[in-house]
Amino acid sequence: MVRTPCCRAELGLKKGAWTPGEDQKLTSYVNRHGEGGWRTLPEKAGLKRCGKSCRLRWANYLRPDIKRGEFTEDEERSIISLHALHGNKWAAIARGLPGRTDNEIKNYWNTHIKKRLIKKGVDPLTHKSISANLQDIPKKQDINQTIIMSDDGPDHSAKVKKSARFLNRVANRFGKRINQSVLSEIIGSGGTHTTITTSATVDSESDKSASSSFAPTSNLLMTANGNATSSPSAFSESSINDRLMYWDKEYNIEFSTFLNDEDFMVLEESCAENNEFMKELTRFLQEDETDNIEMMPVNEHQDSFEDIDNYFA
DNA sequence: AAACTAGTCAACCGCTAGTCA
DNA sequence: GTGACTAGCGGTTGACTAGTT
Repeated sequence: MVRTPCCRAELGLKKGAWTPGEDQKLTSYVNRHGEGGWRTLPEKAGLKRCGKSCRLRWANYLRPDIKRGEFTEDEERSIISLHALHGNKWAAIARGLPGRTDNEIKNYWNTHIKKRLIKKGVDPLTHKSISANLQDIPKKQDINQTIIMSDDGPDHSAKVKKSARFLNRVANRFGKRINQSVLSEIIGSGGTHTTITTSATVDSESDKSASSSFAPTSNLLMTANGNATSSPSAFSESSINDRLMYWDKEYNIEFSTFLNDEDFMVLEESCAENNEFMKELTRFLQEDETDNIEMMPVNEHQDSFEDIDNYFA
């Protein structure tokens, strides 16, 4: 199917900034006939604009219920908390702020809030603090597997590399399918002496998109701060709270089920999918056992697979 | 005063989902 | 089931402005 372009230059349609006269025509037409029928509206209203342009002008500027001017502190707080919940879903955020448009909020986020959060040491994508390690992310040619270690010697280094390789496999396999922060939290932290930064190969395109998008990527970064319990758990009343799904006994690396409130919301939206994800992750871990990494699959652990199913059901 | 730079934001573009004939 | 069309969304662009050199 070949789609006819919305705004064809050869039709003499105007682009760029709207004049007061055009605004007047559009406003009076919509006031008389109501919103909708944007495709035919320009002709009926006597405008040399495409319908899409008219809809946008109305929605973002001319609508009478639009609140203009500076964002208040309350509004800013709302944007931040809604962004933590929805990510870059500007329309969803705008629904929580009457009188503000998605475009306005998006611009305000990109020009004000984002910078302020970075200044405060908060990652605007994940809303978590930016650790010193993350500020020092290696160049892409070096990040396929990078291990930042404490001075525990070469033996420990080799052990950690094995686990990092495993984590890297998980990242490669699952990173594109679920929210990155969710995946990071599911897999959890490393041992108390080890900080692992592991990633799937990142090409230039995903580099670019990662800078402006909350979308899941195959680039998984895990920082082991040895303080997994600092993550607020949305499952505090759950009987399986604080349990470990996997435990790399030899290297004392834990793969935990800690989730924070935001992640819980994400999971809540797609429980079935995540249930499947957990099953697949378990199979994947079992396969990995053949690589001599001592893992305890969930169905052999004291936490039964059923528990995990119930968890996400 | 002129040139340059950085910030802001309205508008555009490409894409997708939903609806209807 | 298919194609045409509409509405809406998120990312990007570019014109404008203010500040700096």
